[in-house]
Amino acid sequence: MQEPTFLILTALAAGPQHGYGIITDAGEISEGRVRLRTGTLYTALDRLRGEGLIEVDREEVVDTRMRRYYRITAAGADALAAEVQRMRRGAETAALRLGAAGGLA
Amino acid sequence: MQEPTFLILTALAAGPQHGYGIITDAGEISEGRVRLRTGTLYTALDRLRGEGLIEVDREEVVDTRMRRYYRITAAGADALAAEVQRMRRGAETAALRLGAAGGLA
DNA sequence: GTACATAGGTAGATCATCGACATATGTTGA
DNA sequence: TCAACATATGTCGATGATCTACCTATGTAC
Repeated sequence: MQEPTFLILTALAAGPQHGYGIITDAGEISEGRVRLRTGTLYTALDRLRGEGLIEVDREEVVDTRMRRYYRITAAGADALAAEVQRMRRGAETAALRLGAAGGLA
Repeated sequence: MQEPTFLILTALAAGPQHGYGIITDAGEISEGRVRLRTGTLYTALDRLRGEGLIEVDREEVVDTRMRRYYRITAAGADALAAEVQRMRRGAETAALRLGAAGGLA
């Protein structure tokens, strides 16, 4: 799972959101580091829908502007939880090895 | 940074290793989950060398078989440490959001 | 003598992301 | 008034990292 995908799922883990909201949320989650591109976002949303990790929650029209809300599925939450485990273990292992090498150098 | 790249840098963080050794090490680091392909490994090693994150440590000939050892550079260790921070924070944020959503459902 | 482990590598395909563009409305400021 | 920016959705072609499949070569196990 790459970072944009991770940020999209994490954004939706807090509750349903529409595309543009995901972009701003992903910026906050990554502490301003990542600005999701619309090309990345909307193709990723289609892909994740196809994989069953997210689904359309509802569609609203606010001031003539359409908003399509997405929500994370149980499968999506499982995939994200698995990714969290992978990241935690990977980070620990890498930190240990970096620390050992730095400590001996 | 994608997982194969992360595994290669983490494998080298413990000390210099040759290509085949990185493959077996990456398998252990990922707890058997990831088996690096040679196509991925050797193109990634070339790329990482070009980026200055790793460099050739030495070349040995053991029983007529060539072994090329790679080592992580200071820039590579910095990049890996930054990735570790990113993973830790990302995992925490995602876990919080998953936990909050699950707890309220 | 066949299969597997060790050791290196290339070439083409796939797939996610990126960059640029397109469309439309509301708001802010010169 | 009009230019720039925020909101909101999307497409298309290029890039880049990985994957699949293939190749060479030796040593060991069955």
